[in-house]
Amino acid sequence: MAKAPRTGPYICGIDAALDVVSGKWKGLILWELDTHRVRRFAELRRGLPGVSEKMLTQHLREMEEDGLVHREVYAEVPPRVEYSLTESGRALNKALAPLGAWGTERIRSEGIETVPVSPHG
Amino acid sequence: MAKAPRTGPYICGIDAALDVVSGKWKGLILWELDTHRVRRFAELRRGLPGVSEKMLTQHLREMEEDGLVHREVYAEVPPRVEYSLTESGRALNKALAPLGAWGTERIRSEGIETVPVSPHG
DNA sequence: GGTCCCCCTTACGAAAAGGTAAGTACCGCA
DNA sequence: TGCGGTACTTACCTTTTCGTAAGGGGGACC
Repeated sequence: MAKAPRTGPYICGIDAALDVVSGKWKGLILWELDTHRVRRFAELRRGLPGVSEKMLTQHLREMEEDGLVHREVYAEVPPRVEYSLTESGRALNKALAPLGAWGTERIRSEGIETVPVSPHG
Repeated sequence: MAKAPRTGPYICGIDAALDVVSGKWKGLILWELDTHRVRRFAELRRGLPGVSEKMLTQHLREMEEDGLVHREVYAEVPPRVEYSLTESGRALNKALAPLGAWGTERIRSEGIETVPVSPHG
């Protein structure tokens, strides 16, 4: 339950960046938040097929501590919490784009199975 | 000991790419092989401070199965094994470059600890 | 003869990551 | 009264990952 904001020490930038995005759902969370700008907890949940509530909160908290995600709580009833990307999170997503393209090409050329759930497959 | 060449199913390209690079040393291995073109086992070992032989072979085998790394064995005594990147591995490394820049900037601005070991910090 | 180097492999165990299931507190709807 | 929806938290367990230690089958060096 990594609570310290990333300990390091790191050897190079890739090292540091991978540390921040590794986590079963973090790439997808970044993607969801980037395409939708703002998402509520249950929306993210529905957007990530198979994620448990525990993992989603856990990952969101870590990403908040890492300064990637902004969490806005509205004191309403029923509760409303909105998640969005910070400046740093958006920059990370831009940096992730070529990697995504590489992965897409790999999926295509290798004929790897995909899960056609979100519209941005 | 992931032996199947990546099961998937994946939701998007980032998902697939992160699956291939996640592993404690894979980012560094990619980096080492990219900067040096060709490296022997013991050279890689010395280049990755703290890696165990087991983890290094394990990661190299997985990356070989994933088509990122080429392994050339010379039937000599003492044995000589040379590792290099495949076309796909080089493409991955190119795709990783912006991520590395993001991480470097993050390290710089956050004042995160680093390990100054390799000359390409 | 002893020790080092090469490139691994295997067995064992700890630690981290992830999954399951239930509980919390409050509200709207029928 | 009971169910569903909101956004979690907690406890417990399994799976995966990582590390440690040892061995192995040859040379080469001293």
